Amino acid sequence: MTFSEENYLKSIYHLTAAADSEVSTNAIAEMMETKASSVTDMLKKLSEKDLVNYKKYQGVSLTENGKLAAKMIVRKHRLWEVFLVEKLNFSWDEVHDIAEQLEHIKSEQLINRLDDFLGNPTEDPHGDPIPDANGRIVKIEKQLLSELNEGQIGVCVGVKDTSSEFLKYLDKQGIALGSKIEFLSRESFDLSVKIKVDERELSISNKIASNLFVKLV
Amino acid sequence: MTFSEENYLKSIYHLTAAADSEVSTNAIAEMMETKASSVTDMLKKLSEKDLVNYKKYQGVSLTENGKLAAKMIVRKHRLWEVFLVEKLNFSWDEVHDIAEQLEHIKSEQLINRLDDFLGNPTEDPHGDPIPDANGRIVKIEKQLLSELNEGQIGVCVGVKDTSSEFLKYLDKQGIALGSKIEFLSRESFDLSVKIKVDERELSISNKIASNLFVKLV
DNA sequence: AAGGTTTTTTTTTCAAACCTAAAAGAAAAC
DNA sequence: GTTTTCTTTTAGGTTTGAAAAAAAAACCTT
Repeated sequence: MTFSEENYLKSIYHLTAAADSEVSTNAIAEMMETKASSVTDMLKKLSEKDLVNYKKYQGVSLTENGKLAAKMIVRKHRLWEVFLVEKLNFSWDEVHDIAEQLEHIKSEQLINRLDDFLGNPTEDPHGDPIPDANGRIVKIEKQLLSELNEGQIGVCVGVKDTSSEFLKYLDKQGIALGSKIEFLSRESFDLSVKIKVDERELSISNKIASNLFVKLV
Repeated sequence: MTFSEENYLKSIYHLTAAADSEVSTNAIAEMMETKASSVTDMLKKLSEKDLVNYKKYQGVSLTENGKLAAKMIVRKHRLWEVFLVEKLNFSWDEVHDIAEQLEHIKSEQLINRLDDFLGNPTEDPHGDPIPDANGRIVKIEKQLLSELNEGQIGVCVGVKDTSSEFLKYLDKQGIALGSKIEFLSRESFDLSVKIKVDERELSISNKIASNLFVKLV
């Protein structure tokens, strides 16, 4: 499997993960920053390898094979991220590009031993779940901070946007995985939200609140 | 830099490392298992990037740039090998292929942090020296077991052949880095050598003895 | 059925790596 | 010092992988 094939699989996986529905050629093209015609080419290739269910004009979905392959790539990506953060002291905003390379290393043994070495973590540094060697994923109960009601209290368990800019912003505000966040009030004018993080009161925009996952306590 | 370019650099480095001389197109072709004409193509490319000194029909050598680049690849390869053996419990005969992939990951920060994480090792699991971040190499005093005289005693500090077959043979015979080896006698008929390894007497062929590095004690 | 959108097909392009065959150069043998 | 042999380069072509522009086809909505 080439890097490109793996990247397509990964994109299709992420696009269909939420809804488990079909995804359009255009949607893939947009995510991969390429042209729809290129996507069609690749879909044919992936279809021949029985990695996607592809019917012309109907969108695509992953086959069981494809889903498993995609999960293994995600598994590798997230395990390497844990390694980079836990063992090599990278911060959570620095690991994506390196993991993007490491996820293509081919060795099942390597990744399973890495998994054990890291203590079989179930989540990566951004709170995303890590599929196990069989592709099983333990989902955690979580919701967006923006969906809380006034007075509710949660613990930060993940981020939706994993861009370096967003993560650095969170660092600056002292918000990290595990932070206790109390939803104080919502400003109806701009939908910004007042929260209390570890005894400090903060006001954050709706955009920020819509990219933070919390678990109610 | 492409994978292929990196692999050529590495090959030229290994071919010239011992003698620090020029290396022929054919020698590279043989090592890379390709045709001489393909090598010529690549040499032109590398020459344009100022990585090799290339004059037609005269053989090639690495420029300072090229030498540094090659050393950085070797550095990565050997550091990853240490990681695989020390942290992930691979044995020394299993690590080559995986390290061959990992050596192409591009991130200086990654490799320097890995270096620190591993405690800045100076040798890989086969006893080969690991260049530091500046390309400096600490050579160790060593000689082939086959060059010893009767009665001399050494400690195994490396292997010349790093093939899986050879390494497995050594495992079977209980010979590892650090083993104390006494040169007992040489059989003139087939040049085989009687040795004593940690109290056990063994007879090994000249081929074996010519692939084991020892340091006199 | 028309018009607009999306998707696919077809044809090109591009780049990297490699190959074969033939020519050129260097080295060795005579 | 010529001839032969070996090595290396050149020239031209193939393969593979990825991508794209333009045109055609299919689909959707009204």
